[in-house]
Amino acid sequence: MGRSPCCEKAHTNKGAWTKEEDDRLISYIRAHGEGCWRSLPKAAGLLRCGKSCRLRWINYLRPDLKRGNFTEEEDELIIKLHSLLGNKWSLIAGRLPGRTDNEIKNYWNTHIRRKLLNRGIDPATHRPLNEAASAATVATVATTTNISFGKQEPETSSSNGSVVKGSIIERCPDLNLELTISPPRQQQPQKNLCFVCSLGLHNSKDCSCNVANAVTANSSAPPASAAAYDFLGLKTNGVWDCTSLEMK
DNA sequence: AACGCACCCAACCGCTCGCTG
DNA sequence: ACAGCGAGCGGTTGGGTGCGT
Repeated sequence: MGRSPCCEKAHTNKGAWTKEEDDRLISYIRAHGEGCWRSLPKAAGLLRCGKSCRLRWINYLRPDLKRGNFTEEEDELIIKLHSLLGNKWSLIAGRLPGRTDNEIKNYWNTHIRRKLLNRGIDPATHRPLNEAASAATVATVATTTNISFGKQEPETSSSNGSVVKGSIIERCPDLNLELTISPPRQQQPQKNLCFVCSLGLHNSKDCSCNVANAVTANSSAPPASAAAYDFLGLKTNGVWDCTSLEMK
């Protein structure tokens, strides 16, 4: 069938953005907000493809971007998320505030891949490079972080249409990653969780934000705010709801 | 100083998805 | 049900930079 080009390529700039173009894009989005990228370049007086504008804004100009090096915690979280989600960079980025999918993708390809290879782990499969040790699982990754997850009983049947749990559980037997399809959840006020709590380890002695107390104090009837955070920091009622993998 | 190489990362490209008429 | 379109995603590319020789 073929698609019409997203813009008039003959009259668009390509390559690196100039300061002036950045300023135009920033001021336009400040005034009008994001959206309708196709018409934005013309409206903003930019000789750029809408796609290019979107990418520039999302990956470089957004005010909430966290510039600078990745922390060790971010490293490990990326590794862990990648072992579960694969190359779903946007989903991974959704769990790393201030980071973009492109940034994480680049960081993965340049730093983390090598880091895993140095650890003897295949970055693609998260299994030991020496497949003779294939009985060992992705848990290998967890052990490198000195974080242990509470054993949660994975369900063996999928009566509610949950998806792809099996393979993940096989690779991460100590994780409860049941996926369900459900209506969008209501946004809960976000607490400032320490990294340990963001991994769902509220009872850990390493918790520095005292969420653990709030959670355990009312353990007989878990309050909404204590409705368990899975290890990805996703709020959950014991099931992993992929709708909460909020996109950028 | 000059050159070559490796690395990094911003940007591009092509595809898929989801919405709309 | 289908086609067209815009938005978004992931893979790839290429220019810039740093480092070693």
